[in-house]
Amino acid sequence: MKIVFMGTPDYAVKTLEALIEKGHDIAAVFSQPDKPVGRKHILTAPPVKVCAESHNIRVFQPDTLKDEEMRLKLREIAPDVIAVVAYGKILPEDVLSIPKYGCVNGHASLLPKYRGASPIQWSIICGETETGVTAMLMDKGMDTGDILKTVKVKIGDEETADSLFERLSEITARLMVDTLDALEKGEIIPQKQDDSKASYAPIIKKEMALLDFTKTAEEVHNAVRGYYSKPCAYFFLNGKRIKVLSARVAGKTKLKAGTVIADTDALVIACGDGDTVAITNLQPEGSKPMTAKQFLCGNSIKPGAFAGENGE
RNA sequence: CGCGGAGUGGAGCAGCUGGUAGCUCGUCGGGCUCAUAACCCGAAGGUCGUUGGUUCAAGUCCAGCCUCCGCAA
Repeated sequence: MKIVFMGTPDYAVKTLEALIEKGHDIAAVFSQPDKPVGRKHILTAPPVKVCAESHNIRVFQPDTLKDEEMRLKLREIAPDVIAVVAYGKILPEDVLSIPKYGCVNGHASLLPKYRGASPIQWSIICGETETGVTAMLMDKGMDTGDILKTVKVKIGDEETADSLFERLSEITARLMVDTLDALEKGEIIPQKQDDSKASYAPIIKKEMALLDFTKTAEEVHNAVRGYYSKPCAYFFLNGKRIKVLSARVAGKTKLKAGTVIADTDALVIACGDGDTVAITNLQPEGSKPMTAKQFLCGNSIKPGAFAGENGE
């Protein structure tokens, strides 16, 4: 098939590669514009662009698809299908109707659950034990299009967003290849989504990753996993921001939620349900990642220390 | 020149107003113990990132450079 691929981050690269390997005609790749990255603001090309260029595929990086120019360009290319994975831009309605088979999006959740920008993180944060990838025919709404194909995946107890990203990116690649295949053969009957079961996974903001120890230890643990490694869950201790890289649910306590206790090899914090979380790996602001034990070597925890902005 | 933190024995940190370095952990040896990640005693181990400057004297002050990190993008 003649395909236009739209995607931006690492996550989407696997799918692009799979489509190329499958022998599809990738007529063009759309990706977000290069952006300044890092402390030195080095202009960096998105991974999908890098991949496309290494395969000598032409890349477009428009600021918006709403321009007449891009629309004309797409009509001129006249793809059979537009495959979209984590592109990061809304496709205008009149673009959706350009390809013969429509626009197929690989979404990292079992739709209609977790529609939106960050389904992977939210599925973990919400404590799901199962998620998946959905191939869907894009329509005007936000991840509301008809479902083409689905793959279910178990979420491990200690799974992080990072590891789930990794796994789902490969599954998405396979799903996309299979879906396009089936679509071309006319083997798919698109299924309407049950809107009454829809839920949303809004884009993750840094402030959301501030741990709330009045929640249950389980919820805190889920947050730590779900926000890892970007933006990464954090809290404040003695006015310093501390990222929590890993934690586990620990034993019971009668201490007030947020109280910090120094264990031999973990930083234990009381939670809202009388349980505790044991932080095992962390990264204080300005420092490198370290184990809780290392942290405790250099930072003594006073009795009654509290996890909060002012350490109160 | 976006803002800020940091480079000190294997690890994490302290070292304020300058006079050759200390804490916790680890390591090694010994002891206690049925036993131990617990406890006690002892030991090893540091060119204090780098270059230059100030000074009788610098980890400690000044300037430059290198590296790492947090925030912001």
